[in-house]
Amino acid sequence: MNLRKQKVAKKRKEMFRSAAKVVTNKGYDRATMEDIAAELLMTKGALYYYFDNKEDLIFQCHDLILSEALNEIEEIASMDLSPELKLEKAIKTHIDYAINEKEMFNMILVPEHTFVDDHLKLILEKRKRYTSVFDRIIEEGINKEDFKTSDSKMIRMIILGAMNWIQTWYSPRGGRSAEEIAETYSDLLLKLLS
Amino acid sequence: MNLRKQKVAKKRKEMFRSAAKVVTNKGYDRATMEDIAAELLMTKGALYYYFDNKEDLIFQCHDLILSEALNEIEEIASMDLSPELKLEKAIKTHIDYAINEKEMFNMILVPEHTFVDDHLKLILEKRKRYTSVFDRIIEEGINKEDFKTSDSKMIRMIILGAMNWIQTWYSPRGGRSAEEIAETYSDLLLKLLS
Amino acid sequence: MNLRKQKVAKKRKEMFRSAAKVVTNKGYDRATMEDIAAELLMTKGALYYYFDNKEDLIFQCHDLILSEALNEIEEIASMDLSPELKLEKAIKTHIDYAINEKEMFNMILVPEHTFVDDHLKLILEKRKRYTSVFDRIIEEGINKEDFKTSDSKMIRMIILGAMNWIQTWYSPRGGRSAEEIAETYSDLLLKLLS
Amino acid sequence: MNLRKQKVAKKRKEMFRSAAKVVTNKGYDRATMEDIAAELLMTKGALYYYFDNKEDLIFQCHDLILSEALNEIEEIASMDLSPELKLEKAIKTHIDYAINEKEMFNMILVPEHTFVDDHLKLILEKRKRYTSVFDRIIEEGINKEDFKTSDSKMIRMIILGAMNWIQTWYSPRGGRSAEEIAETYSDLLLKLLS
DNA sequence: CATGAATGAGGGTTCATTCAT
DNA sequence: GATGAATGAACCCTCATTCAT
Repeated sequence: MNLRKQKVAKKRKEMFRSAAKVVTNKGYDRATMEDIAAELLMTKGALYYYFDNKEDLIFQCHDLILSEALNEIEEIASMDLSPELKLEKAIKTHIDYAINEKEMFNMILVPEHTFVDDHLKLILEKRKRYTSVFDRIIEEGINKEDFKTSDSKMIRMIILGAMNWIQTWYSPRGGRSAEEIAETYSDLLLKLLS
Repeated sequence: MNLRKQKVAKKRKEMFRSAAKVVTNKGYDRATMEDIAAELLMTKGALYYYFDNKEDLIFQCHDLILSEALNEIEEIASMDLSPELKLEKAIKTHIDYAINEKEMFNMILVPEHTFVDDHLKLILEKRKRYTSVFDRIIEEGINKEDFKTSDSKMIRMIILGAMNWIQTWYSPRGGRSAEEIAETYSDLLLKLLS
Repeated sequence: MNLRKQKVAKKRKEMFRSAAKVVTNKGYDRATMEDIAAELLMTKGALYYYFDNKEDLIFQCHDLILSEALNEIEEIASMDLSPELKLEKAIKTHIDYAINEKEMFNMILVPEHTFVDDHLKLILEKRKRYTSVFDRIIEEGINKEDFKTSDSKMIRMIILGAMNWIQTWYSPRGGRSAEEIAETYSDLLLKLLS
Repeated sequence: MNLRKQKVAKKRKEMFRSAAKVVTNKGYDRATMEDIAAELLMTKGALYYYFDNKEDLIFQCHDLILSEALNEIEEIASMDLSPELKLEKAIKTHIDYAINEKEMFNMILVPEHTFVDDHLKLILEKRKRYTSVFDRIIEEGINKEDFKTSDSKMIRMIILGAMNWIQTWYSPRGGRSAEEIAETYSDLLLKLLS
């Protein structure tokens, strides 16, 4: 049934969100399957119908958000825009995730403390693909002489570091909206390339 | 005995280092007291001779490195230098910690996942003092019209975020020395203020 | 399910009995959760499905037997009987518990060695209610001039002390049945009031 | 050295008293060697110079008080007095211990929760000797037809139970002095034999 | 599909005991 | 004689996981 599959897919997304919420609040190890189930008004046992085990649940969760973000960022990279505009768009998209998907985003920041072996490897590869998109955009700008820098990796790491830090201090009740922050950051960070 | 006290103090530092190492590698929750003890060629029980419990051990560890860094950074802020030079020095010092005290540094990045209640409060207060030193230097530069920016907090957060991210990618076997990185970062980050 | 609840209630009673047995034999501190679980042919972990922790298990156990005995004794006090007959009945009931619920009874004798704070307070309050029933009966007898004594509290404490000591020496293989003992005790103890 | 031995003996008595104090307050299992040492302003290790181990310490403590009480009670039994006066004296002596050596006394009430095997056997034998002194006095009274009862054991157990219960409620800040209590108890308990 | 119940492995912590100094 | 330090066994408790119903 297509309808059924859609329903299941929707349910899984709900589960991801709840899982992310709990994991972000408590950390992976302190978040129990019971906590996650309770957030979903389910019993612990029911989760095992949908997922093999805790790591599997969180891994899929992790993978989903990463894949989504990767898609968006790759789409931006392939647009017919100037490197500067691409980078601006990429920065704003990243910050949008950092703020508006705070829970998911927060959860994936340090995968080394959650996963080992294969899962970790898969996650790290996808992250590498993600960061390499930024590298490509920056190098494109360097080639076109839009950007002036001798060290694209360093710049990329500054940019990502600065953005990933946002979720440690951002609060919706703070004085700045997500858009303002994205605007300010992209303005400032692009300065690094001029 | 003063000699005895010195010995104990030295031993405690060793313990801090080992604890930080294990916690950084595995995360607070996965690092067992046994792991930490093994790293020190001790038994688990011996740790409890020196510390009340796991949280106490890690908290003291946490507090030590934070206090040290705070002292250094405050000393820089009180020097008789131009804001630009102060900021440069502060950035280089911070990066020096991030790289050369990687284990300690890494451990303290997200205290929310380790501590709760009083310990967390104490840590967060000290962190606030740390970040406010950066704010002061930046504002000093703005007042002297050495720096051009309308939003010192934002700049500070970009700077700290960029620096704190270093430990996620730095490796001593990478192509760049700690000094090079510090140099590059301070050059680039100061651009944000020009 | 009402049926399920009944089952659970029954199981809990079983657990109380086993817990009391082990605690009486070994004392609270030496009785391990594993001991109690083994007595029930369960694993340790299963106990934690029903009770929050060891103290909780023993407290509930404690509270149950105390409440039951209190109910019986209060019922006797409210009967339409002479104080003498009431006291006789109360004594016999108490001794019946002391002997036939030896394990439960024994466990609750010195709550100070088991509980602290709130739990202890609750237990002590209920015990006070229990002893005050005896006081009421005795005072009723004094008022009706059935009993001759100037110090009802002292009498009550002698009576309770004498009865509570039974479980230190009673053995089902001894020469006296529970009924004989109860008979003898009530005869003798009532002498104190004549 | 006789002087030295005396000193040591005195020290040991001090230790017994401290140990009894701690054990009475916390119970045998909750009283740690450290607690006892702290009470004596010693370190834990030093206790092991005087005693083989915890059980040994408490056993000796136990044995001392029991032997003392036994001596006193046996002396009374061998006096040239009427059984009635002997029993009165014995009761008063026992109550004096119960109240004025509350800590020691309390500790020895339920040896089954402290000792096992040989130590327990020794204690129980000495207790048997103690109770048999009461039996002897009562039987003497029966033979001389001073006392009227058919069941001396039962009487003895009532008497001892009543007296041993005193320490659960006695407080120096209560309204009755030790002497008053002893007086009242001996009056009342002797009634059981008339 | 979902639940209640149970398991078992593992971690934090305590503490009697030992021992070099 | 005494101390600081260390050990190791045992205990309470948690929780991912399983499974009968």
